[in-house]
Amino acid sequence: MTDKSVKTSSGERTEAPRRRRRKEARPAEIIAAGMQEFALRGFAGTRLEDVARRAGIAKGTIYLYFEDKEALFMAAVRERVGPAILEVTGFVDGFPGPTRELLRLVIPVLHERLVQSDLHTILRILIGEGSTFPGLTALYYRETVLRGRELLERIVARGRARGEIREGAAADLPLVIMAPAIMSAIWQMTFMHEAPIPPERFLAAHLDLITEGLLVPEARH
Amino acid sequence: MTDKSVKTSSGERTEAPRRRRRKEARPAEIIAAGMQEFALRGFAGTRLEDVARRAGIAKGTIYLYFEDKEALFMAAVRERVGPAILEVTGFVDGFPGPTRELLRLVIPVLHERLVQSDLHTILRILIGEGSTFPGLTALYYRETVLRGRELLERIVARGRARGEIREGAAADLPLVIMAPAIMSAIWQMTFMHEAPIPPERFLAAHLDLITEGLLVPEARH
DNA sequence: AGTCTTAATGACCGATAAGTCAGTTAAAAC
DNA sequence: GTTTTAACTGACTTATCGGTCATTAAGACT
Repeated sequence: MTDKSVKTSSGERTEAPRRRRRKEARPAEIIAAGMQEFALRGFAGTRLEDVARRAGIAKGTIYLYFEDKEALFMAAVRERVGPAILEVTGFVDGFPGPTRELLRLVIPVLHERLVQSDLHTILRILIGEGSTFPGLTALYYRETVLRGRELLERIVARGRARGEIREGAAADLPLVIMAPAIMSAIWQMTFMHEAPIPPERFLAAHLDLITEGLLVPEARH
Repeated sequence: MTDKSVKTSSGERTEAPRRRRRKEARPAEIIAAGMQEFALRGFAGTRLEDVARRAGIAKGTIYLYFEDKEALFMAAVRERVGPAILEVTGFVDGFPGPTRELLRLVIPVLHERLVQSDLHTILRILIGEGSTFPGLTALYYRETVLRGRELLERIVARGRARGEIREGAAADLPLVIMAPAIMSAIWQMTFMHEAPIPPERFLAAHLDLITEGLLVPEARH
């Protein structure tokens, strides 16, 4: 209606149409817009009206590509989990040096992956709203947490074989190596306004604690 | 209506009334019921209908005691934060022995406080839905996190004065001592169905890592 | 027993947001 | 150029749930 009246009144033929068909690009755009809203408001708090506006489309368009709100969220999750850890695994397998250096290289990457990617948004929604999505926790665990776990176990096994890892309850649960990074992520997400602590401080403390706490004395410096 | 008809038709006088006035006990009962629902479903996912049913009252009764849903939640939070850490602080101030022993006594308590009390429910909601409650993050930080922080700083300062704490980035951020406990709490809340890891394993790894990683060598055994 | 106060009830209201779908129109097909 | 297809739109429908309030009735008092 408005488009027609503009055409008939001004006679311009070069005006861009009010809508464009961009079927191939749409899903990714919607997912990206959705991810931003989910990051701000969590799953339940996100309105599809806002996702649509952010993506520059009408709300009904979302349903051309995703069955419902949850399907959009799951699609966004599937797109983002997975690759984050795999690259690091390859690096670890090819690393020739001492465990201490390996940890000092890997831990910063894990921090970055957790704090700066969408992974922390997903983790946040998982923690807060995971019971709403029966399959999501399993997916996230399988694609992200388990891989991280296996990576850490690989590092510890390697270090044990080289005589660089101290035996003890910490080496028996390599997962705990990640604890300061998890804490950092949660701190940034939740408490940084109350008490800003830069991620770099967490990282420095993390490296210090793990290299001192996990390695045999001869392998610490 | 039904109550009346029962009375007039059967003539029984011993039947319990359909409702009881219990004004003094109600707020606590409603809070307890609310806390259970919040634990299961988070804030947004909790329906006051379910809280009321759990408390054995009508939904409208909740509004006799709490202005709205958020007021109920905040009341529940206020009741539960605060005391959790104070007792531990007193214990630390009076402890005469080495820092290693002190850590081995305090850390298990902090785990328990976090994992088994309602604190982890509140933390969970904070992480997932904290932006819904402008004042809640501040309250939780002030009443719980900050106290825990100060406690850890006190332990580290004490240990430094006794020459038992190793200098380094970890000692400069005592907060990070808590990281494995936070991780344990999140694991129990979020991933225990995918991969059960008992809290005791986290605790053992925690103790091992911190005593090895934070203390000077002479103070480790 | 009757009266009064007020705790408690549950049917109802209205705001909200997910989902629907008839209508519009861009772009492909002919 | 015309016709057909389907991407897109946005007003509308519907279900949900927080909050409301007229009514009921418990319990204290006389």
